[in-house]
Amino acid sequence: MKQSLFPQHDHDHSDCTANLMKFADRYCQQTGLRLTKLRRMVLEQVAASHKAIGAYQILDNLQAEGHKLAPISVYRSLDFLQEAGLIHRLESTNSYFACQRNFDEDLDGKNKSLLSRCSKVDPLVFLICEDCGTIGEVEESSLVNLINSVASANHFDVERSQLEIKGTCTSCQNPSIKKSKASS
Amino acid sequence: MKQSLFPQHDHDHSDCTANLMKFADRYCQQTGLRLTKLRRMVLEQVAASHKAIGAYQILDNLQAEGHKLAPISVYRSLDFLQEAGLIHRLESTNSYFACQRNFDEDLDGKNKSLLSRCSKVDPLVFLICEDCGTIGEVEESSLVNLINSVASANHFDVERSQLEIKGTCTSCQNPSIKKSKASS
DNA sequence: CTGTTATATGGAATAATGTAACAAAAGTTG
DNA sequence: CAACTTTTGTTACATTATTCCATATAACAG
Repeated sequence: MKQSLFPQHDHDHSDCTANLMKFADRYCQQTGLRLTKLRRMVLEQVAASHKAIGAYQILDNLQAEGHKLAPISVYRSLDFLQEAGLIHRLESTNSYFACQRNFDEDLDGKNKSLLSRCSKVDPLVFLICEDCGTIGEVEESSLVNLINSVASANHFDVERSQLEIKGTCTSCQNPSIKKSKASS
Repeated sequence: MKQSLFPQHDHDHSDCTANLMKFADRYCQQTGLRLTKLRRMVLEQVAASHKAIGAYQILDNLQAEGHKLAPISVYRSLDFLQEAGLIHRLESTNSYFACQRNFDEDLDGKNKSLLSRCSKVDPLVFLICEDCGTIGEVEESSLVNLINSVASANHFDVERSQLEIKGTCTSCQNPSIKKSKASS
């Protein structure tokens, strides 16, 4: 049984990171994508929380770890990771966060639907807490119908879409549970 | 009877501009908002087409008209216009376009629902043609249900949302009709 | 109308975000 | 190894947006 898709402040995030990295390694190996050292480091930065992180914050963090890097390198890695479907970009804040879907399920199944996930046309919904910065990601299949309906009514040929919803997450509605503020 | 909400390449845009400016004047007068000379000039730039325009393009255009302006002035006007609901911001391209809803209806009615339009919580859908840059804006009431459903399932308190759909508009699917490319 | 306050704009500098162009290094393949 | 493709490094620069402080204009009370 699953709890809310929206990550809680007090969850054990090391699991999330470990699962994501494990998945990324396997996913890239199976698809022939090259998760290089640089790309993996960038992914680790993005996966470090459920908040969105900016390219220059990633740059700063990696430089602080002693790596000599230019902005363009970070952007290139982010492009790769986004293309691979491992991370998403929040358009409204120029920042990136790790894809949160399916990891639990996929990890122990052999590789069911492994190659078909994280498609660009997935009807993704991002719930963005403006208080703590945490992001919840939901794949909402009914959104497809809505999009197709609007598009066909206007003879529009859809390539991709993104629904960003801003507001306040549960934990931030209950300030007693709150632990950390958005820091972007 | 109305044709497609998505603006066609061959429509008479002077009507759109005139209607929008007329509406803006009346709307601001009625609501007490101050549509100053600067703000009006910026709005005219944004309303000059159904494509999204960037802040620095507006700046260039106005400077070319002989106005001495700094970026910050344009941004301040854009903020005002957005707050007023007269323009929208495309998050994915850092650009702005004029709100396209309701003008025809409102202009000849006395002022029905004039003060309640362009609310931040309107379930707006933006159809963005990646070929010509034209933007179609639709208010899709069924989106409210979807958003509320996703939000309540995750105990999320919604403040506002935006759905950006990218693809190709009718005219650009029929290249024979095509007139101008996106220039952003 | 005058002084007071709030609101709007001007002006300079700079911050934050993102990319171009080309060279070097590392991986892939025959 | 040699030729090729892909990735990364390096430098410079382009684009987008904001901070800070001064000035100007509008709104309003007395």
